[in-house]
Amino acid sequence: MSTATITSDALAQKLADSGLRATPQREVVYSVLLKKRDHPTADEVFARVKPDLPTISLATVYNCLETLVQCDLVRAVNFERGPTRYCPNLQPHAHFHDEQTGKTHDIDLPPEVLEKVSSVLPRGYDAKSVEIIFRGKATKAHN
Amino acid sequence: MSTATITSDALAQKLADSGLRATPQREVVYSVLLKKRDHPTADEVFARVKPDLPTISLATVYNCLETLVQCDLVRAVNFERGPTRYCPNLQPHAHFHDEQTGKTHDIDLPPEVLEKVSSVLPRGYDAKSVEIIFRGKATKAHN
DNA sequence: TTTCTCTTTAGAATAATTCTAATTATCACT
DNA sequence: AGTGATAATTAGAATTATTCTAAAGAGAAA
Repeated sequence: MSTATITSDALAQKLADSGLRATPQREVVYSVLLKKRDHPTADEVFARVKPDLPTISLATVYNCLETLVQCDLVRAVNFERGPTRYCPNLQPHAHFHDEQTGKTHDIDLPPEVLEKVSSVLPRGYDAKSVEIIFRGKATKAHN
Repeated sequence: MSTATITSDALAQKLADSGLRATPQREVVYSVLLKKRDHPTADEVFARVKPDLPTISLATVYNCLETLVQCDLVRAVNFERGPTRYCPNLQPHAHFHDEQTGKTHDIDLPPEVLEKVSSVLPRGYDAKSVEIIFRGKATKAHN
C-alpha cells in the first residue's frame, strides 16, 4: 500500500495485536475518520456513524475512539477547553487552530524541526511525545 | 526591577490599562501564582487564597484567573482533558508534563528554536501564539 | 450624597466525558 | 451445534470543570 492509511484487514490486525476485536462499530468509526479528515469531535463522529449504524450509542463512539487512540491509529487533539478532536493522520505534524473559523489544519513537521524542538529538553527529561499547537488565523486559501 | 515578575503597583497599572480595577481578590490570586509556581488548577488556587480571603468564592477565582490571562500576566495551560492550569512565567517556554508525577515543568525556549518552529507554517498561516507540550517522564532530579 | 459601573458571590446550569449495570456478541472448546 | 468465558455495546446516571445568572457590595465620578 502506498498511503499512510490502513485497510480494514490491517485495522483488524492492529486491533488483534492489542488483544482486541474488530467490531463493526470500530470499523465504521475508523472509516468515518478517514473519509472526512476535519478533526471531528466525538459528537460529530457519532452523527456521521449513525446512518451506517443507527443503533450505535455515544458511549460506544467514545469507546471506539479511545480504542483507536490506544492502538496508535488515531491521535486525540485538544484545544484549550474545547471538546477532544480526532485525527487519523499518523505522520508527525503540528496543528494550526484557526480562531476565526474554528477549523484545524495539519502542518507537516520535518524531522529536523522535530529534532530541534526536542533539543530544548535538558538532561533527565525523557519525552515520549510532543504536541505543537499554533493558534491564529489562516487566509481564505486555506479554508 | 530584575525579575520578570511584577509589583503590586505594576499589577494595578496593567489592570488599569485594560480598564479594570485592582481588587484584593485579583492581587491575592496573582501573588499566590507567583509564590508557588507549580501550575496550580483553579481549585488549588482557590484553596491557597482562602487563608487570606476566607470568603472568596470559586467563581471569583475563575474570574480573576481569566482576567489575569486577558492582561497577559498569566498563561493558561491545558493537558489533555485535565483542568486548566495557570502559569505566571512570561518568558517563552514549553511545558513538560510528567506522566508519573503529574507535575508540569517549564522548559525554556531559545528564540532560534521558536523561529524554527514557526518556520514550518506555510504562507497564509498567521500564528499569534504557539504552545509546545512534551509528555513523558522526568528523572528524580527534576522533582 | 447619588449614581453608575465594575466586581464579587452563591448557587444553578451546562458541556464533555466517564461510569455502571445490564444485555449482546464473539470466541474457544467440546 | 452447545456452553461457558470474555469482550463489547448500550442507555442512562454520574462526574468534573467551568460558565452563567441574578443579586448584593464597593469604588470612582458627578
